[in-house]
Amino acid sequence: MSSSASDMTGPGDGEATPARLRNRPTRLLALVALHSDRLVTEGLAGLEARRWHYAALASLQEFGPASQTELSRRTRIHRSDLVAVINELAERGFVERAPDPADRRRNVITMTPQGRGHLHRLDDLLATIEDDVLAPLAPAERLQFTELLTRLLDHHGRSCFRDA
Amino acid sequence: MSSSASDMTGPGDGEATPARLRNRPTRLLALVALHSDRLVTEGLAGLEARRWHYAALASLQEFGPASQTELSRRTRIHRSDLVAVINELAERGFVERAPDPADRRRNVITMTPQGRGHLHRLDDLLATIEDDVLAPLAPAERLQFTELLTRLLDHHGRSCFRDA
DNA sequence: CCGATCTCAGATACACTGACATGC
DNA sequence: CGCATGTCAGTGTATCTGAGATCG
Repeated sequence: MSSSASDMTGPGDGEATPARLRNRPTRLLALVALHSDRLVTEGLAGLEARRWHYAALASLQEFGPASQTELSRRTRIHRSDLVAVINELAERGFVERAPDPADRRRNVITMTPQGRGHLHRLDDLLATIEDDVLAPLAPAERLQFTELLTRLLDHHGRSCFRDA
Repeated sequence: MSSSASDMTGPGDGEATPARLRNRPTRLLALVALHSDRLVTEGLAGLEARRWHYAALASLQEFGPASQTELSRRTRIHRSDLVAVINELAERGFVERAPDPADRRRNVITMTPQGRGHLHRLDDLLATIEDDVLAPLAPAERLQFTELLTRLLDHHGRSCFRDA
């Protein structure tokens, strides 16, 4: 890249000038995530869903019914925002919101069979999108990429919020 | 958690139920990037800067003066948003915005010496933050992580926008 | 008149904050 | 009373769209 470091009129400067924008991991991460998020958001929009819908439904299937606070903890969706998400999912019959008899402050959110069907469609769609996002990586590299991301998330996840 | 896979009332269901939320690369990517972005944004705020400020200044140093459209192309900052970024940087004397004599539709954005100083501070700060973000990874893993991200960005970058 | 450039206003999604009512 | 829960309203950020103005 850097041909002659003595060119003071051009882009170069006195010090070592690495290609910052292309090598900063935080920036690479932001750009790749942006692109990935865009594909996911667009794909989900085709099924009139959003990322939060998927997170809520997937969490319900994995860990079963939960109160909204519990769901919020599991999905990283803020309590406030979860309200609207549950509203939208309940309106379409994908989840049921019922008061908890044991603690009437709480609602118990339960996924319906229609919700399972919807989640299944979302899962298929996301698998396709994932395949597109990771297209340039070989299978072993995809695994390693995922593993590295998991390690990063685990490390930082424990410091700011609880496990997902 | 999942004790017996034959429990139909709990989280399990008929099909294979991998831990979707924890294994979807797109979600891992989004969460890790969210955390990274948060650290970067908070760090930069301490110097009254934003990520776009850094991107604009770094691009100016790497590739030299440019019109706003050209800068927009290089930094991925939308033309509309770049206006405010340049306003803020120019207000503090970090860049100069001058009409291009050759084409008076354009402005030529040039980094000032103060801009270089500011960029240098931002660079130091970002190096520290990067080190924090990648803390759980060994040096070789950091390189590989960056390399994988670069490959992903290159692959998708060519399809939607030009090289940075 | 068409097109590129810059600028501004608005829209959307995500994430967070604060306040409030209710029930434990 | 304090505390947890769900709800609502509002803030801020990042990104994109669309319209207008100017210049080539």
